[in-house]
Amino acid sequence: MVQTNSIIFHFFLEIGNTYRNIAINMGITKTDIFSDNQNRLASLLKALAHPARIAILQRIMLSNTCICGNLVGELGLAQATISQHLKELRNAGLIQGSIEGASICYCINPKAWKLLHQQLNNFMGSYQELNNCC
Amino acid sequence: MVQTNSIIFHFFLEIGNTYRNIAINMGITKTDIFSDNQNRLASLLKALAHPARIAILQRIMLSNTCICGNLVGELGLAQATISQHLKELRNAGLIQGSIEGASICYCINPKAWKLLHQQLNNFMGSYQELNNCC
DNA sequence: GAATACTATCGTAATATTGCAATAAACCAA
DNA sequence: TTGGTTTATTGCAATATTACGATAGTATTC
Repeated sequence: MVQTNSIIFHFFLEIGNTYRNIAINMGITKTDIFSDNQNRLASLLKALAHPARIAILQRIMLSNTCICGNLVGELGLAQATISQHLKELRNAGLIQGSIEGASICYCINPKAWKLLHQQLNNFMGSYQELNNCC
Repeated sequence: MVQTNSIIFHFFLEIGNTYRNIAINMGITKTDIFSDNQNRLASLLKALAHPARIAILQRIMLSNTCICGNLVGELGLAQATISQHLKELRNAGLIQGSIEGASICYCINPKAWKLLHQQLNNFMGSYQELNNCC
């Protein structure tokens, strides 16, 4: 068993008649041990990694303009849920919204989209098949 | 407020002196309202969407051969955690392992990788910038 | 056989995500 | 100003994910 050199804080808790090992940061992703690029790419992919958000993005791209609100009628999700997914895409920087009267229009953020496309091509393309392998 | 046409099962629970609305499928992704392609792509992206798994894949691609076990020493994660991440990549079909003596060697699954690369290019590339938009 | 190395699995703790109703906020129209 | 439309936020319930220690299983080596 190789020992890792990460620093984790633990404490011990007596429950009944046994001690239980408790790590402070359990359940939270350890971003500090990865590079900024790895964390950023993972974060953007996480924003994409939901069928509703993929459907939303496809819908925006297909219509080729801003989308104002029609989303709620088309997907089978509650308005609150769609608003939440839009918020995640907005926070990731993948879409941007502009106020249009009573409604808000969303469209792709061109810069972020191109950058992600490049990064993905770079990542996926860094594999070249060889046959000296399993 | 537009009414969605999805079917959700609810029941009401009396707690204290108030009723609380309980949805049966709370917390679970509604895959049934999306296409297979959308669900599959989301699922694959989910497998990629963690810095540790990106790091693992980069490590495999960089070395250009199978990777047997050295991963545990290099990333700052416990062995059990890395094994869990490898399992997710395996379940997604992105990597494949072969037994090599006492250790197991992992490498990219060429077919799955190429297909995902294509699908991603297709998805990301379906956006073309226009200026009649926000 | 005993000790060592490598991996997977189980159990557990904690956080994150998903989804919805209810409500609030902001705008438009009559 | 009142009512209707659209979006965001809050609060909550339930599931999913992340991480680790402990343990078990398998192969190698002595």
